Amino acid sequence: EYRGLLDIFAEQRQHLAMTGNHPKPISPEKAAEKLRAASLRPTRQRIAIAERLLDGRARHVSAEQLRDELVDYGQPMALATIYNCLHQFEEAGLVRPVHHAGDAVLYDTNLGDHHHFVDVETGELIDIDPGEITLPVLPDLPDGFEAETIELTVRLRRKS
Amino acid sequence: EYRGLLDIFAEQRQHLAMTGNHPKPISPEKAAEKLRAASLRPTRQRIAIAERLLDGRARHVSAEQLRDELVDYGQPMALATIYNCLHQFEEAGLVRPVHHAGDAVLYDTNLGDHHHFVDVETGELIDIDPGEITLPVLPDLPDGFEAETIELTVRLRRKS
DNA sequence: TACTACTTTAGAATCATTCTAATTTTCTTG
DNA sequence: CAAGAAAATTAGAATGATTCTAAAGTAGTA
Repeated sequence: EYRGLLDIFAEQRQHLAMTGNHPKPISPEKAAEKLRAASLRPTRQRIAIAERLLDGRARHVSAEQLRDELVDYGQPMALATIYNCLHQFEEAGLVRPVHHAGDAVLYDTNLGDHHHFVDVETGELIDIDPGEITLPVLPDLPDGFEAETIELTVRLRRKS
Repeated sequence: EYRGLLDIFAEQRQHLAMTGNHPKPISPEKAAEKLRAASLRPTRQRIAIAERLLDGRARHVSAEQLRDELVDYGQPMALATIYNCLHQFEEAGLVRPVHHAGDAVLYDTNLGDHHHFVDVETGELIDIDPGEITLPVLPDLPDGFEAETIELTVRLRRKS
């Protein structure tokens, strides 16, 4: 049977989850507070999204995945709203987009320095713990520019 | 006036171009030969594309850019053909896709180890010379997978 | 030359994402 | 608490890159 990246790293993630740094899901009240702190009006929709995405877990979700999750949670909303919110969250620095995977952009709730494995076949994406990797020395940047993000992506393919 | 990455690095590239390793554009005959070597039938369309992309220059082109270029060159062809060919070239290891920029996938004719600057605003993409960068030490890969590509992407934004 | 498999192609279809214009909600102020 | 202005949400249309389809053309081969 096929074991994807997510399976293979399930234990590892579980381990990480137990070593702390993984707060419980937040309440609507805390979600609203985070939104206010980010100068975003705490609307019903934004609160619902914040509850799921800003609970401290490191995740990668696409807009569509998030919509399904919100439906399951009893908080369906327009896909356009989800896109709007994700963009606002992004501008507020609450999530960051990862453009590497397949077709859809994934939003990463892990804001710390880290990099990614990508399963080329499935588009699945797994964080590489920053401690596991030696950061490269960067080349000179072109004048007038500053580095916004530095991403290392290791694309993986299952051995044949 | 706005100076994009391409402007800023124009001299640098020119310098690189003069330091060798930049063969002249290839003839249709040589293009056909490269195609045969890659087990691809040397059709008119594939030859035209190979002439432009396999001339040794390091480039990043989207399907649409390539189409425009082919029109200018007097070899217009269906966009579907261009996509087909790019995929075949990719499988044959003649080009490699870069998924980092904006919406469209760019095909990179530089097959050597190297990394990219991306101008976040324009999607422009510039090679980082491999000599300029210290390659990171990679973390353990998940079992059953092998690394296909390792890409470092430095996203740049112009200073405000 | 004739055949068979591979290619090209125009246009339709798809998929993620963005836009539009109208409706609803929030926050403030009276 | 009522009322209005500004901000958000929404359904559905629009966009843009890419893929698919099925029909017509071309290449290598016997």
